[in-house]
Amino acid sequence: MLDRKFVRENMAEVEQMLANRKTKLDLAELGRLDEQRRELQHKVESLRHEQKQASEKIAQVKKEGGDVKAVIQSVGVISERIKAMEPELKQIDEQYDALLMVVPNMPGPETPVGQSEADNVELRKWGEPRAFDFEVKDHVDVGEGLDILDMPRAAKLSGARFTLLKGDGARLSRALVNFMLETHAKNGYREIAPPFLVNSPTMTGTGQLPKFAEDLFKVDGKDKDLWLIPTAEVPVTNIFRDEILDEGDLPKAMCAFTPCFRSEAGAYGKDTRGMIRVHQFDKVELVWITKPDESEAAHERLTRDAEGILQALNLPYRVMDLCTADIGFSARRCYDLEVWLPSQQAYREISSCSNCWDFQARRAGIRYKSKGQKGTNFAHTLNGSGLAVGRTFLAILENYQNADGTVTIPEALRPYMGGQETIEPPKAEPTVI
RNA sequence: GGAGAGAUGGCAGAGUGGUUGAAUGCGGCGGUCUCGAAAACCGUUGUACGUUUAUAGCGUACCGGGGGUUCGAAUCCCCCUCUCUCCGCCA
Repeated sequence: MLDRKFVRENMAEVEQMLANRKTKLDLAELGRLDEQRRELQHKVESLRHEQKQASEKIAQVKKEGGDVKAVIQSVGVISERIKAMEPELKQIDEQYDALLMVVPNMPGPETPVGQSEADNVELRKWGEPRAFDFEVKDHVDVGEGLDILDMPRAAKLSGARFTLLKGDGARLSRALVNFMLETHAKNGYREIAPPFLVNSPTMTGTGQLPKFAEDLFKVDGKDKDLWLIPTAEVPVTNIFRDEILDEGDLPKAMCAFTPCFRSEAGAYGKDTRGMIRVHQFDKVELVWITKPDESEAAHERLTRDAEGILQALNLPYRVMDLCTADIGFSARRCYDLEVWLPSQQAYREISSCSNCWDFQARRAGIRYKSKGQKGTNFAHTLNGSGLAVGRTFLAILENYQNADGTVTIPEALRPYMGGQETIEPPKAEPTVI
């Protein structure tokens, strides 16, 4: 959420931002409502002031044993007027808030202005894509060949866009999670195990609601409605919702492993094969809460920490600086990490590292207080995948596949796989007796 | 699921419907004292919105959340949420 005052005083800038983001919105209406709201609020408040003073007088006169009938009657008129105005004020207030809540964040001056994802800027590239001397298979063929990935049965269980990992596949996925969490812990991140179902205020705090409800899965309970998290960013960032932190408590660096649930509405026909785009995937997320003057450094740090995982796994990738047309709703600046996929001969997103500035903090009421300073400040929030486990898994199957159909396990993961070095087709099932 | 208790400022804890943004204690901050510290003593101590050049003043709101009664609600009524205790169920 943008600051009301900022919007009021910088309409042209906000207008330009919306154009850069290719977002259409009725800003004039927002301005009108804001003006109406202030005008009406002023009227109501001065009436309340009158009423308050008269009420105090009643108390005083009554105490002295005087007759208060006439005064009460005259105050009653004021009260009636206030009551008549209140619903309108409330309505305007709600309308204004509803509009402000769907205004995206202002990209920073460093964020490239662009027309589409084609205008994203490559910042750096790491690793050399491997030269294969055989025909590469995609992760589905590799995984199903080893019987560690079973898309048809996933579809039987749940439908399209679900995965079923088996044997060493499930194990490799678990090893990835452990490897990532252990690495981040070493780098100073505090591990969080949050709820996977959250309420609406939580979804609103990070910006998923109200605008992107159709991207989410909702759980209709008997007496409570909850949403499945699309990323751990949601519960972890909201840990400090409506709290005033001490300056000394910042920055906070947290990591969390969770499954993520996304409806992928509007992605029909996109990445339909395999586990690239699915309704449920695992992810290890990095979240920072910082003071304003720390967030840019934290953004670089967070991105490097995510890159560290790819480097440790020796997966080639590049870092993209997302342009205004491609950057997320809550982000001021965003770096995407894209991993090399041999089957597609392309780099594909595996992490998205965003500096949300004070945008989420304002929505969620995440503030901090400095010593000797009056008032509070909004913190800055950042998040990034470190990494998407499903996509890391498939990147390993593709980049580490061998001509005989087996997959070499990256060295960094071997300690988490009992020293195992390759994934081979399963041996015979154990006998019962 | 059944029965009961509760939710007040950073914490603890008062609060007969009328100068209550809210006693008191602790904590925090500033000061006196001290070579320094502790103790003691004195002072101070929330958030948001509006107005304003102003983190000054002034105004309004906020005692879990939302409605209602009233000239006036932390205090009375209704609904919701959460916490705690006991019973039942359960990984």
